[in-house]
Amino acid sequence: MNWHDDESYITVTGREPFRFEACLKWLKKRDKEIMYEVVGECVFILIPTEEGAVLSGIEGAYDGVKVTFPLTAPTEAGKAQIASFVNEWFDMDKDILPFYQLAAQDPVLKPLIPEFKGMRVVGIPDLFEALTWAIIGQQINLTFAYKVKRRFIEQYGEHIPFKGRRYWLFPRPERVAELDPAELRELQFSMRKAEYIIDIAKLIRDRKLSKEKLRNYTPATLKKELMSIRGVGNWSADYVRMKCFRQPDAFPVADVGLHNALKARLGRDRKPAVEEIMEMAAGWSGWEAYAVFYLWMSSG
DNA sequence: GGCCAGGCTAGCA
DNA sequence: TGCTAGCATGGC
Repeated sequence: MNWHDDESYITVTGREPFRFEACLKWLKKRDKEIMYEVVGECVFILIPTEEGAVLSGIEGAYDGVKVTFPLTAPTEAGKAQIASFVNEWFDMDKDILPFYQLAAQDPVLKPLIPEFKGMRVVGIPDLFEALTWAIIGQQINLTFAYKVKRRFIEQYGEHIPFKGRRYWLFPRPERVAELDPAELRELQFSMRKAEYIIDIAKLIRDRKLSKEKLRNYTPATLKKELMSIRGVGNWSADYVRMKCFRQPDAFPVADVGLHNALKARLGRDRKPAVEEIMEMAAGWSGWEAYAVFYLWMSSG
């Protein structure tokens, strides 16, 4: 990771080609998201550090981003943690040139590259948040999923107000582990999802599950490990590998958003079957996550 | 009003 | 190993 301390702000540099403006397009598209707020060309988010949560404003810089601190300035150590979060959120260290090389040979992906060049898979660095969001999003439409997520965060998260808006920290596993499924039912979680999420919170609270433990697993082992968690199937495991562990070969092939994007790009009147998608994706090998993300971005 | 939604589990053959 | 009912409700 490459970052620099400029006293009142920090800069984090991405590996070329990196363009924050392209990532910002994605952030703006998720306008029902509650964990961050886009104001103009700047995204504000509460970033957890060991010295507490720090409200941070992130905007584009020459070959990376500039991060300012509108409320309280973090210490040197805090800045390092914030730089690390930002670097991870935007997958800034990844060398994505191989993806562009294979995309140039691919009829589906090729048209997307000029439009979104420099865009990274925008991630979910926190494992509990990534798993919870994957489970909330299963088999319900995204509009409703965002409503449920909002209720969950407003009920059990903490926030800091700034300029008439609230900036949230995702509910901590220790808090969620204490809940009764009935409490989440009131927020319109299904009973199953309530159980899954509370169980995962307990696993994390009891140190049986952590990002640090899983971080160095091979892709296949990580997927197997994630799928051993109740409520996490094929799609969710790949979604979390993609958004939290940044493994570019993660391929949530059953994803309805992917199906709809392909239908639109191919001009079909129905969604392609999974088998057909697998054939189409033969050339995406190793970069399926980026292919999926660029396709998500291209539609809807 | 009916089909679909960023699927998963458990039960069955 | 492969198939499917049931989940649970909102969105459009």
